[in-house]
Amino acid sequence: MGTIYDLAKKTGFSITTVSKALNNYKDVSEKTRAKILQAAAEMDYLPNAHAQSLSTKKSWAIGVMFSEANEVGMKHPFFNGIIESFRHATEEHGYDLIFASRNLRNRDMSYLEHFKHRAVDGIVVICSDRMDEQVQELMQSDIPIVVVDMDSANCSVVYSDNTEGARMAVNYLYELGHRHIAHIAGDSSIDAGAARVKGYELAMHALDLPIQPNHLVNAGFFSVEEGKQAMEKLLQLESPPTAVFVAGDQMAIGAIEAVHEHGLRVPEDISIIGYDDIEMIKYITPKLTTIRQDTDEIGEAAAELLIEQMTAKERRTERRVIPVRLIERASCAPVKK
Amino acid sequence: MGTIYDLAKKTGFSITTVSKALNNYKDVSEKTRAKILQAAAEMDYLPNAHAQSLSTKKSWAIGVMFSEANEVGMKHPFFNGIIESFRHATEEHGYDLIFASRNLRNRDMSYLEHFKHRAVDGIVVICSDRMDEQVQELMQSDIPIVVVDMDSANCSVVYSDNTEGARMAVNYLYELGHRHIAHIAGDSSIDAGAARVKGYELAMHALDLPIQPNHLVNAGFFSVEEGKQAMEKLLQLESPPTAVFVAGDQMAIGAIEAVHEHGLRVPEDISIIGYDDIEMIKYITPKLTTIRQDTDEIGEAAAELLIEQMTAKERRTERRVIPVRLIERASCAPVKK
DNA sequence: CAAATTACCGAAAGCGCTTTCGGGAAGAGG
DNA sequence: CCTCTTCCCGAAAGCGCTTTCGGTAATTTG
Repeated sequence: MGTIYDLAKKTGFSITTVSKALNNYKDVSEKTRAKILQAAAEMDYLPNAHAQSLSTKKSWAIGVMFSEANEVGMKHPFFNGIIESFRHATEEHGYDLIFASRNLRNRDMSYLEHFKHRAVDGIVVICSDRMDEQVQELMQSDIPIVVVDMDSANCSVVYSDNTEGARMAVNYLYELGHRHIAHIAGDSSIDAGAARVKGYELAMHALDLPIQPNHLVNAGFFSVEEGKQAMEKLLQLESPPTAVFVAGDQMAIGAIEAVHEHGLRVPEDISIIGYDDIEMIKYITPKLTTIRQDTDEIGEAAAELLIEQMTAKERRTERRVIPVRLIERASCAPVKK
Repeated sequence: MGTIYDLAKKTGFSITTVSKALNNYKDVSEKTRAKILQAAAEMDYLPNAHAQSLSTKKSWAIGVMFSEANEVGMKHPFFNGIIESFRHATEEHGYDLIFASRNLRNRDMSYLEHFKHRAVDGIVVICSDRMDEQVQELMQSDIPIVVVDMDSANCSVVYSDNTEGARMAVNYLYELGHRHIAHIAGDSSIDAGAARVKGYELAMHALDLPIQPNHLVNAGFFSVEEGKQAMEKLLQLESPPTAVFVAGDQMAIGAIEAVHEHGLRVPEDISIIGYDDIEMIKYITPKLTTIRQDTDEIGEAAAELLIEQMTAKERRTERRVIPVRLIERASCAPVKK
């Protein structure tokens, strides 16, 4: 491959001139630039990124901290859509993504430390656990950062309009004639969970519908199993709801399972609406009606907010709320008389 | 954060000694090492990875080339399990993963070029398209590499035992009494697709079952839609099969849809067995019986093969075939009399 | 034609770290 | 007491690149 020195020797110019030619400085004549570029092509020269970063203090790398909960990582059916879109968006600007290990040659260190070590230009955190110490540490650092699916006053964030989404879900069920609408909620320690609860409450209130305390059940951390258990609680009630808004698609899948196991049908006996619009719900029975979060747009927005900071080389804090939309499929029906 | 120079100044030793203390050289006394380490902790010093790489010619980074087909990327339901496991395994050895863009400051370049530019220690390619030029280029380079889900004579590879898996599927259906077993296949340009066809043929032959030509249908590139279309062809036949082995779970989902749309039932009217065991098939109706590929083990094996090469700093070529296993669920039943 | 620009190029320092090699001090051996 | 090791430490070169600052040669200006 060769270095800039080889190129200098080969062309007879100094390394200074070579470097300048390569970087489009204007104080090098067209003729010599051409020679140098051609020589570079011939020996297929590539600049060494480490040397460049060392000297320019810019690494063209973005550190990503990804949800570690439940060992899912990149298998997370919602987050992986976001990171994919984020990747595309940043790629176009020439940035690479680096997934850091928290292990530096046997000494373990935090994400922040690792990112500093790698001298990334910015950080994206896609993770819903705001209590995570590592996340906190990242948010308090002075490296450009964007946080997805979480709110925060002192760094740039992007998330979808969760309260509005919850509202849409409730209103939709209302229009189908439902008056006993339950909510299987995500834990309030997670922003998205809390916001959807709030949206549910607001909507119910606006519709003048009372919220029965046992119709609002916390199902924890969005897993299928937790959704199933929550639904079982609802089904055991004396006056079970006729419809339920579930705060996540995976939980909704569990909920449907529970309904089926009780010998009831969705949506004939009970309507269910989910949240997220993950891939698989198009293939379950019945196809799940849900509130879609636009992962593409979330990823792009996150990229935009981060790139802005990285080029300005300063931390900023902007909030971007992405609209959601109801996807009507087959898991909701008009209430039975 | 500070550099090694600051540490030297602070402790009064030379940068040489500081560096040695940090790197556990034995020609520095315990006393001075302790002083230096403490000072480092106080100013929470972190070595600059770029400087280190520049000087040691080791970057502790692995370049990953991920399937780009169909714009799925990290959303790929099978590959993302592999990369996740690979990530865990390499992390423990101190390596970071870097997802390279093919765009270097507006000049676009190949993956190989980008990886050379970044001076990665090794490369993992998780991609099933062996005809991809970029993949070819990577395989021919001299950087340590491991390829997943593809075979090759001149670089380390890991994939699951596809022919054996196909065989297991066919035998299973046979034991259920089926004699008219069709195969919805993946394209032969993809190794996994070809191997499964081969396994299907071998098994049929061993069982003395004739293969009706129109019972072997190429469904292309493993999508739901293609699986659906393939199944429709089978259903239109004069003598449709009683069971079908589908080369991928997503295609199997499509196949089931087709069956349902024809007013038939799975498995009562027709048995279907898939391949992969992706997450979602536990939640569809009926739950899909399938051949499970062990993504955890594939990822770990890939990590192992790559790390070996990287520490030896030389390319090697080893093949690792991971066993598969039949997961019995609800989409297959004994043949109707 | 002298003076003032302009165009082009290179020396050198610096980015933060590793590693070879040599040298002084202290201890061991005779 | 002298020599030979052993133990610690530091000078310096090098990794590959960028960028400032001058300096010459060519060109323009009056």
